[in-house]
Amino acid sequence: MNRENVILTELKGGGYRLTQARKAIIQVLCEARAPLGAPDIIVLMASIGTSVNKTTVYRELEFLKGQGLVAEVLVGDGLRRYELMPEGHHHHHLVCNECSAVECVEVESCVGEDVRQIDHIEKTSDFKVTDHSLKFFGLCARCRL
Amino acid sequence: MNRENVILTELKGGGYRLTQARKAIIQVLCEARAPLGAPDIIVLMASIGTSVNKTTVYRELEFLKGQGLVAEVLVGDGLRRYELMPEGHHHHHLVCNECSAVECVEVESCVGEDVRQIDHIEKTSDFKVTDHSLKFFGLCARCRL
DNA sequence: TGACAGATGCAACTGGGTTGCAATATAATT
DNA sequence: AATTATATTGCAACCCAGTTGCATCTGTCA
Repeated sequence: MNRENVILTELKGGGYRLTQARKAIIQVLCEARAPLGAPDIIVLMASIGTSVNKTTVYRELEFLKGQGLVAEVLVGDGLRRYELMPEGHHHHHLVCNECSAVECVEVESCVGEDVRQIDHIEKTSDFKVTDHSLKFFGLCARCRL
Repeated sequence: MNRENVILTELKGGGYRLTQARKAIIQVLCEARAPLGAPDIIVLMASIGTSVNKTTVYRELEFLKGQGLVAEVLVGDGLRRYELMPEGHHHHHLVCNECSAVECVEVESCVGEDVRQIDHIEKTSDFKVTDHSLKFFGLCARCRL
């Protein structure tokens, strides 16, 4: 069973309805190769035959995030992007300074996973670290041409 | 000579005017202990006796950023924050999930400075890395009470 | 003091995101 | 198939950070 059906089944089992909008937004997210913003999602949904109001998209994304099925990706340009919750692997993002395109990468050793350093930060800053975000900025292949 | 005067002198030398608004915004940034957003800056400027239009603040921040005197800090909540350009030391930020407060921290070894890993990323992703951003999310001291 | 160019204010606008409420559609039940 | 409960959706108005064009003002220097 593919990811899309796993998600739909999980939602149905949780007592949630499988509406047109929900199925379409999940399909769009499953087919995406990079995190998508709500405006992108609206266009993509329309392109596969399901036009929905933006409110619905925002609420659905919030819902899927709450269900732990989708992750919010904040790149800093003020647009909230979403991707399917990464399964197991810890990954980060590449953000193009020109076109804002976002790609995914995996990094060998990330400070965010170094218990000793996190511990040090928490002690010196009086801050409880629960998560981290590592992003690389630069130019994507297309914008470098 | 303190940082504030160094900046003012540098600007004057560059042929730029030392206006009330400019002096006040620089003062506010110099006195800040953490990155500030434009709305915060407007309030702080008013509190030291210089009320300015928001357009002025946005344009001034853009100007100071262009002069390399101020750095933009993107935390992901859609608000652009600004801090004096860090001198020499490479630092990162702690972002509170509750109140969005931002603090600064220094990290021992950051992937963003590991030439070997950057090289690896550029080769496997066909992306030219020019910068990076590492942020830790969690709860600040106040929100943990 | 006059004048130029840099700097500012105003007002209207953009766009992502939110909210309250009425209307609709899904899925279980009869 | 009709009924029903409520999860879900659409609409319209709204919020707020940030932007833009243009007229006006002001710091600086001659």
